[in-house]
Amino acid sequence: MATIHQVAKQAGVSVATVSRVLNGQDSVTAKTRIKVEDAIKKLNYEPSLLGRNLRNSESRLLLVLLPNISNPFYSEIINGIETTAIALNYNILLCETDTNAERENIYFDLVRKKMADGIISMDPAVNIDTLVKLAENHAIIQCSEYAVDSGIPYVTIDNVSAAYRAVKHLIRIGHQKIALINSDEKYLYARQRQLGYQKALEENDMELEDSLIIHTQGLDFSSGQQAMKKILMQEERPSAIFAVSDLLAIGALKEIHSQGLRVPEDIAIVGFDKIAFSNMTHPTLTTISQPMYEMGKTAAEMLVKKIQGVEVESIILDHELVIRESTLG
Amino acid sequence: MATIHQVAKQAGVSVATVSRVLNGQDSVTAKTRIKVEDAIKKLNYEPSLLGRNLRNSESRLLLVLLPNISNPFYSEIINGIETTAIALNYNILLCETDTNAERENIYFDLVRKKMADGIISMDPAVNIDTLVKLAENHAIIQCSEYAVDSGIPYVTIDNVSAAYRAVKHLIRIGHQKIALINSDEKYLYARQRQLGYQKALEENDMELEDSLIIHTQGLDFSSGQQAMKKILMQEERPSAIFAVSDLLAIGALKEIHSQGLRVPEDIAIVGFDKIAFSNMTHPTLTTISQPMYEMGKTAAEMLVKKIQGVEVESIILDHELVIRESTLG
DNA sequence: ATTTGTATTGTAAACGATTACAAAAAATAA
DNA sequence: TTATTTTTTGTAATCGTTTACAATACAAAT
Repeated sequence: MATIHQVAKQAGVSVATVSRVLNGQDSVTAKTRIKVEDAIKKLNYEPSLLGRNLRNSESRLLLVLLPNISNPFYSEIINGIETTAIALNYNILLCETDTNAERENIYFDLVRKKMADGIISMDPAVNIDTLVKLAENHAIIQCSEYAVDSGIPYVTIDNVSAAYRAVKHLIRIGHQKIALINSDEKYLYARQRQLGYQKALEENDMELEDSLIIHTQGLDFSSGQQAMKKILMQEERPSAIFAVSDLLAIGALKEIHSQGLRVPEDIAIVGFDKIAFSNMTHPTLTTISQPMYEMGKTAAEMLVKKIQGVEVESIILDHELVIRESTLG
Repeated sequence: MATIHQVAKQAGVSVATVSRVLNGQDSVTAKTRIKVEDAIKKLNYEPSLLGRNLRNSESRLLLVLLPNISNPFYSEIINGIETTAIALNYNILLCETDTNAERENIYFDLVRKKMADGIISMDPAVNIDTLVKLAENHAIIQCSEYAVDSGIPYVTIDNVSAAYRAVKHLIRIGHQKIALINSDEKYLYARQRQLGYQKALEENDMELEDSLIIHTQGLDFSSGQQAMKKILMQEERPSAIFAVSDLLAIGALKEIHSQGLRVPEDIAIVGFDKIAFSNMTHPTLTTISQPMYEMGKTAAEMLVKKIQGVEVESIILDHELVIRESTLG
């Protein structure tokens, strides 16, 4: 492995000149540039990022914090982050916390120890106090899930109005008894989406029944399935379900089918996120579409700006209601 | 941000001593150790990995190459890799190539430029020549998909016998006309699984019909859906489908339902991979289970060994046939 | 030919850690 | 006490870059 010194020697110039060629500075004569380039080729030289990064005091790595990589909701966001990062000459360090504080701390340490230049946090279960403290000295952006008063910029959608629209849609097509499958209320998005649900009901003079609101532990299929089981054990079953994530909705769908009921004839369902699967279920799932790629892209752009010392403002992106088979007729 | 020099000054010792404390060397007196630890605390010092990594000529980052993060098949493998990596004090750089050579090269550059200490390649579409050349100077392990004669160690399952078992199962429950939804034959696993399919048919004196073998472009739902559409357009339809991935199988399932047919009564289906979603379809999917977590774990362990200069042998792990509703009765 | 100004190149000091080796301090032996 | 050994600490080089500043080369002007 050649170093810049060997290249300099080979080319008969100084290391400074080699560095200049490497960084495309224009103060180098064509003749010397060629000498250097020849030497580089001859020695098969690759500049070490370890040396460069130390000198520049940067890692050009962005840390992306998320609870779980297997939740497809994040896939497209990550795609947006990664594509944008690469375009800006950064790379991303994808970090699954698994809602595990110890793991989270290992990743935070990477930032404290300069191995990452900033953080995009998408983990609803993140330790917000630690995050805020970290934000004093490091660039941080919240994506999708956020803490309002943390002072840390975020990019997200309006969860209240998104949920409102979803439930409104169910009401419009005639449903009078609508259940909510929500996740844990300790998460902001859960509270916000429940607010939207309540708002829609109240606006239409429908009664808010506690028994129609189920809170799940996790965000996976089986949580949705269990929630639906609980709902179906009640004497008078609802005619529609609003689940705060597609994964939960698909689990619910599974349980409905298992009990021999039909969707949407017996029970209609609306999900949230528009993950790829939601179009592969039978019936296909009505859902709220978040601009995931754009969220990722925006978050990455904001973070890089922040790293460069530019102040950034939080951004709220648009969402969309996608009507499909699970709420037909 | 304090440096090791400031800590040394604050503690009234030399940087060497601070470094010794940092690295837990035992040649430091309790008294000085405490002085140093106090200084560290007082200055809120965090050692810079940029400095350390340059000095140690390592990044302690493992590059994980995969075609697409949204394919859930990889989720559990990644989990295995990451958990193992962290235990060994490494972190992972998750890199989606999107089957894009340019992207791939950006990631390879990270290794060439010392920003990653090794590669776990899971990308079937990887440029194998480049990979082999890179393997001359860098630690590389292939996971799941591999090139036999590349000389690069791999960890995988026996795809031929796995496919054989899947098809054998269909034959045993009485199917005489079994279609294969395969991906592109340029991939080794595709050829291997097709081999297993053929072996099972031949062993049971069943005719190999070209029209029953469909090759798809991609590995997503819609590829499976389109493949199934082609199959159902034929005059005499098969009574069972073997798809080389659950995603394809689920797409096929979707199309079968769309045409008003039932699974498994009209057509039975077997998938491959046992992704989480395969248990959420209606009916649930019979599939081949790969030991994904263990594959990831093994690959990470092999890679770290390789980085440390230890020679490693390729490993073939066990698979399992998981019989569920889609091949019942 | 000399001066002046500009364009190009080189020297050497960073960046922040680790570590071989030397030096000092402490412990043991004589 | 002094000599010897062992333990603890310090000095300074090193990892591989970038870049301020100094030095040189070259061109234009006198």
